[in-house]
Amino acid sequence: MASPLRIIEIEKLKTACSTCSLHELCLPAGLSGRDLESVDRMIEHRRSLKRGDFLFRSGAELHALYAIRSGFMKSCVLHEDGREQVAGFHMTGDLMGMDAIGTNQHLCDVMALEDSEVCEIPLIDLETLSREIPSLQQHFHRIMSREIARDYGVMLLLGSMRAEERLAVFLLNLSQRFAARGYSPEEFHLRMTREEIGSYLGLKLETVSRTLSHLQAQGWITVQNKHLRILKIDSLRKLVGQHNCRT
Amino acid sequence: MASPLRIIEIEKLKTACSTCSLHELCLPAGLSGRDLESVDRMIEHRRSLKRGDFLFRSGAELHALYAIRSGFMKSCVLHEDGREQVAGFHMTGDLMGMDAIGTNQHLCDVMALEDSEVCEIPLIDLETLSREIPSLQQHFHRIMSREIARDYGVMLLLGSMRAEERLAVFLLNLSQRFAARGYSPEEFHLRMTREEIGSYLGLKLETVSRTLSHLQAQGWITVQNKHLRILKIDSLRKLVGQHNCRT
DNA sequence: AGGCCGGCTTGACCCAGATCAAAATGCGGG
DNA sequence: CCCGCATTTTGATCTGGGTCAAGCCGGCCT
Repeated sequence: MASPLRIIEIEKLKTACSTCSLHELCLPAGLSGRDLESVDRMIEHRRSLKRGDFLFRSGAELHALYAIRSGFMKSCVLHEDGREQVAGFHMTGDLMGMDAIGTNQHLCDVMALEDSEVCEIPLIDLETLSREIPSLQQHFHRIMSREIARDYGVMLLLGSMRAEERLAVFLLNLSQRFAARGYSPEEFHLRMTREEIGSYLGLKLETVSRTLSHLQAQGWITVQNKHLRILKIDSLRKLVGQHNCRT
Repeated sequence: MASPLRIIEIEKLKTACSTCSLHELCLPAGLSGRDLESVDRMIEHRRSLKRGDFLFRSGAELHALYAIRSGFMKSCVLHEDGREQVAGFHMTGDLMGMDAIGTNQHLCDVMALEDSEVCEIPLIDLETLSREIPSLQQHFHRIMSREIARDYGVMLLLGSMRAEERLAVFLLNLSQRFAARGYSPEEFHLRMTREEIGSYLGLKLETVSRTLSHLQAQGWITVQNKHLRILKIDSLRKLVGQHNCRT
């Protein structure tokens, strides 16, 4: 093959997990040395997405799993009649596409909410490699399991919390995830619209807006457009822990 | 070890996947011959549960995954304040406990809704064996993935469907799962209370009762206590496909 | 610099489903 | 077979959040 080697090298370097600041958060967490290099080799492509681009659409065949290297994305489940429900927001280090392994078809749309880059992880390679590297295997299982656990949390939220609690849970969750990535837990940028928040939380956008205003009136947060600051994180936490709501 | 060999043999026989009528539905689906025997050996114990018994409680350490050999169970996520949300109903062949792999702690309670038997699958052994048997590995990943996919469906239901649709989805899902197990898809026994149905669907028990009555008045189903019969499955399906509801 | 357009806020009103209440039914245990 | 309790049904009323509507804001394009 007379391919331009140097370019390939550069491409590899750019996508190398071993030089990626996320590798403790992402799939190769806990690996090092030769194992980390093996994971490196598995990731052949990186994809850049502009805001509004789809990473994949519902119904598309599963080619690979995707890890977010930078950016912010949402996934939406579609109802046949056109209704859509945001199933999750994804940030740096998150792994996406696991819902498709069962059927080999994606069952949600994933869209970039800001310019993003993702690493493509061919499922075949991941499965082969995790047969060789037990700690990779374990970690992959843990990631899938955590997705299930997260989903249970969302069910609890959608099934039995009132609007204010839902918002509080949502903000606390974002805060905690930003913190885990080294950003401020009390001040951040909401990358999604009120409508997308509402869809995720099972509320209308007007309710999201009203509820944010109300939390602000309490002095617990400030919101200005997409800029959010948490002033009293304990009050938010207390709100969530309370059973002031439909039993 | 001077252990009573014969009893162990009998025990093994009883739990053997190779003689279990479920093995096409359960974890060893698609395996045969030596591989199936390997899975057999992995399952050391079977546990019997009476109605009302817990298989495990939230917070308990993960010992094993569990496959239902017979019976019917529910899993509940708990909110710190005591609220609980039914996260799923499980029947023959279903695998449970996957939510705990991430943290090594169960995060839901699983309770038998009728006398049940489960096969214990030590996670360690499953991981070891799936390194050796690629098709087992693949199948395990597919099972976890399908759990994620199921959860997305529940989110869609909880986030954007009206009461009548939720019930219809619920009944159609049960129907389809009974059919897959060789039971009648149009006539079955509801093993859970109205309250448990309500909790799963994000509704109050009164609403469940009223909505069932209403579906009956339409002539689409009959309900008498826990005995349910679907009369017009197409009408139910149409109901679900419709967008007569909160956008 | 101005205008447009998508996103956000706020108000007024409404309704699906929650809540409260009471009666009916079924079922397990003695 | 009967008692007592849990579950279910049904009715009446209430309310959180949905719906509709109007106006506002801010960023982007020309």
